[in-house]
Amino acid sequence: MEINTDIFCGDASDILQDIEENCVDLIVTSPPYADQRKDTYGGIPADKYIEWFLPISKELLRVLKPTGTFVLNIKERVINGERSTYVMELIMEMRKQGWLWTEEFIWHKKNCYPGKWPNRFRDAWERLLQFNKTKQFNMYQEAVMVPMGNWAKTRLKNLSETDKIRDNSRVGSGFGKNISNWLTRDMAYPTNVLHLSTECSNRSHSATFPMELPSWFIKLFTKEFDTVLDPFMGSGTTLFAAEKLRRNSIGIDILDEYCQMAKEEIKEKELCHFEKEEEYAFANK
Amino acid sequence: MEINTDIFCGDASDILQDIEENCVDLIVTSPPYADQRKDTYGGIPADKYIEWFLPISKELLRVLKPTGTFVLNIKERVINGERSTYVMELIMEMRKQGWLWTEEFIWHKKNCYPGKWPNRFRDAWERLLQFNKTKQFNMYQEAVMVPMGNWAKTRLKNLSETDKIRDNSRVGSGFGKNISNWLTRDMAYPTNVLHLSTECSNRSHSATFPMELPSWFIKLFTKEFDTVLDPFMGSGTTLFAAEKLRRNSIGIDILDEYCQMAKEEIKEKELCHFEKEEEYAFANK
DNA sequence: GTTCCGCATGAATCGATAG
DNA sequence: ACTATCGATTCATGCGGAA
Repeated sequence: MEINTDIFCGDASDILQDIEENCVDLIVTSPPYADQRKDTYGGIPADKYIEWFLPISKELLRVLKPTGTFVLNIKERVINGERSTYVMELIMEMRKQGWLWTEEFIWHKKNCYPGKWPNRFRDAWERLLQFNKTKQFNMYQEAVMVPMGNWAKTRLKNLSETDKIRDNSRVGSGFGKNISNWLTRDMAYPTNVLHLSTECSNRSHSATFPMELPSWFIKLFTKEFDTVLDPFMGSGTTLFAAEKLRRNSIGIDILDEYCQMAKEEIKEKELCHFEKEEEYAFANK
Repeated sequence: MEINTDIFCGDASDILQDIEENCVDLIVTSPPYADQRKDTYGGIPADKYIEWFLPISKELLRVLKPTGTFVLNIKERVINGERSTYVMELIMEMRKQGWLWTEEFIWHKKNCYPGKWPNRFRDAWERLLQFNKTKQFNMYQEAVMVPMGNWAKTRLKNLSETDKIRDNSRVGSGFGKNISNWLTRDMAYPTNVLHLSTECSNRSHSATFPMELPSWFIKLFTKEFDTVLDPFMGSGTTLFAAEKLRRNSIGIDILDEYCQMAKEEIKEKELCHFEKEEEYAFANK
């Protein structure tokens, strides 16, 4: 089955109107934060942010399936010595639009921006707000289970090297039978705190968030061939993650430069996947 | 110099009125969280939480010194499938009272409450809201510095084993000159994410926050002989932390049972400190 | 082929300086 | 007085070149 990756260049609130309702399974996005990204996106002032965002979130509510989820990555900055309150106000306004504020995940950034000030420490976390249209949303918790604390130590060490190699080399599940049994027994469900690094100084694609972030939510809230939407695509991290996990995706960005870049990268990745599948088929012939 | 630990039994909004203004350097507290079940003992319903808390925060604003800080540990519950908004509303109302919302620290709980739900992961974080009366508050950042990321690996490994042994064996500072130089150079300021475990097996009372939590803020926002206030003392963790760090403290709790318990424990601890100081004086005679 | 060291690079924030 | 711009400060990460 084919995976579609569609990229549209333009303003999110315009483009979204051409997308039919109830067709998206997951929205993952990181819009420009207030007063930030002035050079690329013009920078939306904090006191205008809500009126700028609400028309977009209204369209997002329309295009999302009743079983779908909206994950919004955002963080308020310091203005005049205080944390700005626009994110909290946005949550309350979105609830008035009909969104359910289901959960707030924390992205704990391992490598946050450095600096020192007399009255403040470095900011090492961002919000990942989960909104839903209904309480009956899809969630595939097993897809993001994590190894338990001593999993590697207590279990894998007992395997002989040949066992490990043999089991890992099996095709299909990616793990041999023995290990997969242990997997289910010694895997735990994660929490609502994600501990990831930002991808810094990666010349090829300078992404706002690391690929693992959208990947995690895509695995958690969608299954294969579902549709993922990112209305502020940027360099396209969400779309690459979706493509890699065999989900259809729609990306929107106002900057033509980003759209071109994303289109070319997607083409490369698709080709790369195709080649790998060829090799794979050849090797297993 | 003597350390005072005062414990008052009664309703916080009443007791606080008898405390004179501008005399507290730090307020650290974890009030009872809102509870949707109105009939449970002491539980404040979520929709009444703000009107219950605002008279207290008003008094807290009065008793706090202009250079002081208020750290509020709180987390909104899930009500009817959604995160409740009363914490956000509380922040906005407190700002109207005159509080500055300076920062939001995250307490990432290493061992959070177990459980499994079909539509939600375990909640592993709580808010630590920092409020101030003015922008010129005291902050002693050096008191809470932490070792840098790869401190042990990248620096200490370059020392010969004999160097390490010789330097470690020196009395006094605990480190030899060389290492202590590196210490200061290889310590970094922390971030606004705290990664602590909850205290699980505390004999006398239900698991609240770990001693390190109030200790961290006491070290950060006060100096010796300053005054720390906890208007919802509970079993007295904040007061013990203050006493241990040689800060005066005031505790308030509505349950006589807790007040008695805290009073006895404080007495024990003070005695213990006294004995240690005697031993110390004797040993160094 | 490793391992190691140096280096640029960030969704930052404050305080001073300039219009 | 109030707003824009700039320099200083700071640290985890991954890349590239060197040993």
